[in-house]
Amino acid sequence: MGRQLTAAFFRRSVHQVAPDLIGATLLFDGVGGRIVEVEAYHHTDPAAHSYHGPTPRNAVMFGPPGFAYVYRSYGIHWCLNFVCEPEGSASAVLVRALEPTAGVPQMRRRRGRSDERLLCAGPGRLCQALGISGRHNGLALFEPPFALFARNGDVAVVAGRRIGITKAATRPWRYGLKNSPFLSKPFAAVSRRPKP
DNA sequence: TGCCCGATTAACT
DNA sequence: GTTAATCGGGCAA
Repeated sequence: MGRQLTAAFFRRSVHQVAPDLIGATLLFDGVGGRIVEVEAYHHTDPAAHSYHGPTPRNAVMFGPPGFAYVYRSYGIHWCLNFVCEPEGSASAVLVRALEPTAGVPQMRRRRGRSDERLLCAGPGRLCQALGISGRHNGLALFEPPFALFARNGDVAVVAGRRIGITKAATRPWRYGLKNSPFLSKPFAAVSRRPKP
């Protein structure tokens, strides 16, 4: 586990922050693991919540970088995002999957399921396992209960199209740790000769 | 105001 | 493969 990430890490474009998060460690109250999958949502992106302007729900996205934007998805699940630069632009990175490394028993308890591979494979499962909900919307990522640590050395990062959206779905702004068994879905194989 | 849809998941067939 | 659970935003009226 590398040095702890500060606010400066998030003062960059989502397109830089998102791939840099792969392999980093995310802990919430000491529970969490390695980030293996994220998606970038740029403010110019029709799929971004901020695209149509500020609302009470997405207000945090319009604030400073380095804070958590937590929202309810499909009326049921919670999803965790990291706000990035430039400040006020409302760009963020969605955290989609972790490889559990810390507090696994507690995560199992919260999830009510034992399959370690699925504990944090997907944005809703991840928040359930870490105990993150709307109460934590707007918290800083560089101080407790959050703690983020940079990865050590290089990792194999793959990119692909994002999941579960219909707008701008083909933009390859999903990033993952190559061949990780903890992804919410595998990345499509890179075809040297794509179909016409 | 009412209607539709979504950055999802799990339990079905 | 299909569907229910369930809430907030956007948009039309």
